[in-house]
Amino acid sequence: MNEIFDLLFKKVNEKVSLSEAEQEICKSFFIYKKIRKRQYLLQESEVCKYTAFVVKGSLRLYTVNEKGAEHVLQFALEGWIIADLYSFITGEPSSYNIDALEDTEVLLLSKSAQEEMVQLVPAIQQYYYLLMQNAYVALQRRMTIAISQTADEKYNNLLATYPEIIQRVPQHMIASYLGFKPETLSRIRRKNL
Amino acid sequence: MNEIFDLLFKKVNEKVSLSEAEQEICKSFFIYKKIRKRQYLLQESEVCKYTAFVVKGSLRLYTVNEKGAEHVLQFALEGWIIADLYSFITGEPSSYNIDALEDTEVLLLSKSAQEEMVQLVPAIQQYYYLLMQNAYVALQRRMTIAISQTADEKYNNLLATYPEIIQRVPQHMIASYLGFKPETLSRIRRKNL
DNA sequence: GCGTTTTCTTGACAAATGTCAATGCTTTTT
DNA sequence: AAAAAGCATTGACATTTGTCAAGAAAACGC
Repeated sequence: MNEIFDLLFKKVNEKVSLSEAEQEICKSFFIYKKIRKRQYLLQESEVCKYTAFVVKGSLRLYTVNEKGAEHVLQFALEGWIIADLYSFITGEPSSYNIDALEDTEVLLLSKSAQEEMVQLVPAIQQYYYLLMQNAYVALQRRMTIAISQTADEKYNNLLATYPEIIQRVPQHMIASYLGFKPETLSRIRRKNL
Repeated sequence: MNEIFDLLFKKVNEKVSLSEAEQEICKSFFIYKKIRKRQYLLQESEVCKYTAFVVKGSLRLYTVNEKGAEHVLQFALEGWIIADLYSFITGEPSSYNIDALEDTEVLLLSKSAQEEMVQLVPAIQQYYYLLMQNAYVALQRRMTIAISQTADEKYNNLLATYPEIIQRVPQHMIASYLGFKPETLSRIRRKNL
């Protein structure tokens, strides 16, 4: 079962070059885990101890407010990484939840494991820096859309940028991710036929 | 005029430790620049060649859409860094503008200068990584607010988190930053007296 | 200081989005 | 296969936010 790491190193090698030996070292730091649909990877008030690289399946990061309303902050499909970075960095309890939208397989990496790995394989530090940069740029783009576009435009933008999310994620979660209500999304879809 | 670098190294030393010698090396890579109020640091369709550390004054990063409407994506006060990171990284023309809200002083750092500096002073790499992480976490928090709160809540949140922005930035820019119209902000302020 | 420009406020009205409730359709569970 | 739970759609109506236009206040430039 070594193809578990195939996608991970494919992604890593798009940004930096790792030798076979280095790859073997890295492998030892990850924890492979299967999660069933609807199962939590992180629950509010827990500390986020791991970042999760998605090997197969999909997950969401979301908050639940006082009134019980959920707000999806991020989705993660195959090849993406998901975590509450704030809690992961600071060690403080998370105010987010992460759960699986389908049966899912992830590679977990703790903070200490990442630090050791970076010591042994310095090139991987660069990978994480670039990853962080990309994540920031992508989030900045999403923020631009959030403050400047209508519900209709936001949806069509997502459709154009990440069609796979639209296909695989329930509509009420997509509405939540975009910042409006499921009924609004339903009406947008009807209008755009 | 060496106090130009005081704030920069104060910020850096909050995260990593640099010797006097290392600090001297770093200084040589920055370009000190004064900008008058309303002057551009970056204009749409130019490549963003520098990140700018704000020594004094304030700036904004914003887009202008087809209809001429401005949308402010970021403010930067003293001690903050501002740039269109996407253009900076990729070398592609920017779709953003940066201009000064007051007479402002900045320390510019080009991509190549940053790369050389990191070679000579490796600790600074760690600083930039942590900076990136913090920026991401802050933006994620802002995104959560953007998708889950009303105009009123967004404003009060900003007021609680960054009161200095509210004090120093014109209201119509704050409204733009929060994703609604100046008239709406005006009404929120009246109601909350 | 004085005129000019920019910014802020207000009101009346329009448009977008939210709320609530009912219904039918899927998917999951047993 | 039946029952239950979750999800999407729709309509009527409420609320929030945007638009436009006018005037007042503040900041700026000379």
